[in-house]
Amino acid sequence: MTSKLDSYRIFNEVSKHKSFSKAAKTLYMTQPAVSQTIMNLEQELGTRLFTRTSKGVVLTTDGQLLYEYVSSAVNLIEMGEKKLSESKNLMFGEMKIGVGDTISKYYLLPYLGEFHKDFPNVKLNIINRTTPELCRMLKSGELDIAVCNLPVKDPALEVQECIDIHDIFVCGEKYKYLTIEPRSIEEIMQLPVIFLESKSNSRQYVEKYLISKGIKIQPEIELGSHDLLLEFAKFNFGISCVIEEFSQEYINSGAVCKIRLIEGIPKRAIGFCFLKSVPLSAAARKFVSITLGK
Amino acid sequence: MTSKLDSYRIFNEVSKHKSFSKAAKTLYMTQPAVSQTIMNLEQELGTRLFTRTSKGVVLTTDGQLLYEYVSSAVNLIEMGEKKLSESKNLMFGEMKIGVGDTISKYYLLPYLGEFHKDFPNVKLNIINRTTPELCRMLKSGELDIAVCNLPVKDPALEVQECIDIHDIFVCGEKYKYLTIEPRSIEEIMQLPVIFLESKSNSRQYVEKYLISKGIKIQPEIELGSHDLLLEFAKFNFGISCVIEEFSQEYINSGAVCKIRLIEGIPKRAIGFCFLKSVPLSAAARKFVSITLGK
DNA sequence: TGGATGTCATAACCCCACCTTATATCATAT
DNA sequence: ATATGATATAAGGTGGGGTTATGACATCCA
Repeated sequence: MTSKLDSYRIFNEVSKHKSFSKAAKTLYMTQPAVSQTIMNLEQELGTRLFTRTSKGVVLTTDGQLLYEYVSSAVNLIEMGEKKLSESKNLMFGEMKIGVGDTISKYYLLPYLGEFHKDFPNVKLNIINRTTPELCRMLKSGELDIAVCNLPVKDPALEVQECIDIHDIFVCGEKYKYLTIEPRSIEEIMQLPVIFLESKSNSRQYVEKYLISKGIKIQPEIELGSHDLLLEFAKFNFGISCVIEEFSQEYINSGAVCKIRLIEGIPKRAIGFCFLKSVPLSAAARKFVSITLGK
Repeated sequence: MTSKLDSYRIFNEVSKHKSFSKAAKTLYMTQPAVSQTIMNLEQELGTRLFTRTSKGVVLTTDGQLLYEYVSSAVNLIEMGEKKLSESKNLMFGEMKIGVGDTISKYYLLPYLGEFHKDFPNVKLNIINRTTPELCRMLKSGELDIAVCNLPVKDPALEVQECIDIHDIFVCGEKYKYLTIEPRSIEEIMQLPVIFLESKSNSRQYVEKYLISKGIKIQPEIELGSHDLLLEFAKFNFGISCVIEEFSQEYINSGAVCKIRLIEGIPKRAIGFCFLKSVPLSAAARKFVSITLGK
């Protein structure tokens, strides 16, 4: 590319108006400036672009050739700027949101639904990864925002807690006797226990806590989703370690029962994470406000 | 359009290389300049376009949106410049050539053929108009070059004579006796004469000359093309006023005979005309040199 | 662990490209 | 003739966009 792109904007305007002075007006500059710019452009390209007449200018053959390309290019840029501003008004665009856990999806889903209802033209791109992976993706710009299991200690990331979650044990009818009075975790561990698969974040959190207490777990069963934990507990396969907040339906209906602990597993939280250095995109900002606003 | 187009060229390069410093190299500028330009652009557009990382930059969601448009636009401009330079090498392009007379076509045709053979990718656009109309079109930039009946006295136009032409009278077998010795025009005018239709340039030229000599013509027949003039003379419909240079075939084969005049009609010329102020396009220059070069 | 190397950001400065004003010139219309 | 409106030209000032120099980090590798 040989010339200043700016001169093409001027070239485009002159071509549209077939006049230096008219183009100058719409460009908020003076006619001599336009005149010079075009002369420079002609010199750089080594060809005459306009034929000057007493009532304006006319594109030469070369000028016409160039104009076909330039007008499209300028239109494209204008289109891009328009789309960008539309995206700022959430009339358009995309949001890449990372989600820490399959579990988080159960929590997030209604908010995502609401967001999508309000801004149907913003495409949602939901990516499921582990928390450290999400942090990496945030920092590398692959995500607009992430919903992670806290704590996240990365200094480059801003964290906005949005909900506390509690790891609890639940059981079905068969083990209901456990719920009469608080139990110790050691006691529970003697029984058949059901955990998420070991690579999951929640499993690791609980496991780490228990190890710090000197307790090693030997799950009877390992499952891949939070839903299954509840189902298996309900049908008395054992004691499931679940997140209280995501199990309300099962607990309220009596399908499973929460086992009170003498010393509960410390609560943790999930929250929004995003880069400190980058302002949130309009879409992400709106989504956060929708989620936290209720 | 809110921003300087130039910054989009830089934006494009940065996006391609995912790096300020690499883009700076290919743009032959320094990294801080790129850095500033992008920052200005981000500020003007009111959105972050890149996420900075320790090993370069990554487009944000907004940046990606914009890049789709900008990259196409920049490519279009580059394409346009390429086409333009190709057109300078006559590998591509278009030439709008005005031709003064249907007759001129017979003279020009072989040269046009040769030009087209040498530069098949240059589209030829041939426009037939009267000489004054061609001059107007030249001055208004609608033509690259014109082949006109001379003289053309317009001060804005450059004229390049290319061939003299002579208006002569020819006849067929029946009137062959006229060719034995030179005749006066008055004598010829007593016989049935055949001219081009009165709106044609050639007809007007001859008619004006004859009127200046006090001779008024009353054509027996008026025809629309030079070819027909020859055919009608050949079959003895009368004496045709034709251009000697375009009638060589008929004369050489004896199909028609030239009538020598005591005082011939002054020669006139045809020539290339083009705007003094505008350098000839590469194609037109080449075509002129092909035509005159032989 | 501690350079070495790479990234981008920041600050200060500087210069020329570009724009402005003023004027000329020409063509056309009134 | 005069007025109007087009582009061209000349001269001059200024600010934007570049430069250099430096800083702050991250990553890599020995």
